[in-house]
Amino acid sequence: MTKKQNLAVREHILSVAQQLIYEQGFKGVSMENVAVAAKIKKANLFHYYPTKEALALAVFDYASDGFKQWINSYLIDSSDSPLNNISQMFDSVILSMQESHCKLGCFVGNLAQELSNYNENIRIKISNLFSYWIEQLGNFLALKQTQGHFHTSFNPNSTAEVIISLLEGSLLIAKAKKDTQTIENAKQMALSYLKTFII
Amino acid sequence: MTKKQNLAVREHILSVAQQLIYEQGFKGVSMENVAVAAKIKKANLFHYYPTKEALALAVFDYASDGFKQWINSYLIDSSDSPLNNISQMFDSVILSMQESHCKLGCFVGNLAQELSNYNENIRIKISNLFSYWIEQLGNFLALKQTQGHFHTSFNPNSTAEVIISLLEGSLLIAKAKKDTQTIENAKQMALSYLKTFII
DNA sequence: ATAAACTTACCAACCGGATGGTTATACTAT
DNA sequence: ATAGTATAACCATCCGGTTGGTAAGTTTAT
Repeated sequence: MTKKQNLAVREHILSVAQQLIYEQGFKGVSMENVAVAAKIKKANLFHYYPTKEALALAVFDYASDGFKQWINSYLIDSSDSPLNNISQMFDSVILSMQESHCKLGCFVGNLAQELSNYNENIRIKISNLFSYWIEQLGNFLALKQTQGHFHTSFNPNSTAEVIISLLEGSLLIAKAKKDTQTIENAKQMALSYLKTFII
Repeated sequence: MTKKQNLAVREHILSVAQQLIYEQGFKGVSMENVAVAAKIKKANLFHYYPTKEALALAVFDYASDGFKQWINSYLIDSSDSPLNNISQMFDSVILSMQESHCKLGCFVGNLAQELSNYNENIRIKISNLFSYWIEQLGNFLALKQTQGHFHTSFNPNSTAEVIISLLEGSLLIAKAKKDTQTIENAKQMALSYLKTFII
């Protein structure tokens, strides 16, 4: 009954495809590129993922999981100032940008720009992932409000959204300028903005 | 006479190509697409712009001119609060996003994401245009500092950069969510941040 | 237990269409 | 006459996707 499938190969394909799409965009990567990088034959790739869209959707889900873990790893409740969490989130982005020589940026942000307007299925997934990020960060800020770190004079979700906008926008400019200083500036603004609500 | 006509055709091509690239991205538009939309033959298009890259560079310069005008139209020195200028800049973006049903976004931002990492010539042009934008907005903020609207406790250029990051990031998320509320939130943050420096 | 039947994994060769780009040739205004 | 403009036809390459077939692993019937 249970049809055993080669999950290891599927995951290998997703991992390779994610990296390529991350580097060169969805339209910049062909199925042949993926097959070669994954060291399988193209027809075999089509055996696992019958269309390029199917692969893209699978890659996005695969990347989403990792991304959600990354998000939550910076939203751990502790006795430290909540500003530390935000600060560390920005630092993590700055570090990964430096490691890639400002080439990669944000996987979700990249696809949002390229595909929001091209494939509705992926657009919805991207939108949901942004919503998840906003919600998780919003919940964290709300928690810190109830714990008395912040005044109740700001809306946690709007604030979360705005911090994420700032991060994504600074990533975009950093990519164009090939300089992470922009992200550093964004971090300072986010912290300084949040400080105005700190008790 | 012939030279004038020549320029008219070139400009027509640039205008058409800009619109297509704006809507579908550089990689999403073929030379054939441009030729058909401009109602000329493909070989004729190649006569005017010998490579796709040459066309892209020309389109970018063409769009840059319009973009710079747009920038400066919101940085007019007046007796009003400088917050009005920023507010109107965001409103203009919100309006144009609504008009395009959240499809277009920012021409520079779109290309920055797609091409920063693909074509170094264009990346430099994009980087310069961002720098121009930051500098113009920075100069405006600096002027308002010397006019006594702001404390001298912030760096005009960093602040300008951060406002632009916020705008670009919120545009990205608005595009994915197909909802301009994100830009509205970003505007409120930018204004509320600037208010902390208002005298 | 084992052979047949079925499912999954793999692969070389191929297909139609699109792409960026070219060539050869003709028209047209000075 | 000739330089600039226009156009049809063409080309090599790449793209997403298919075909037809083999090998390997599982399930089922005897």
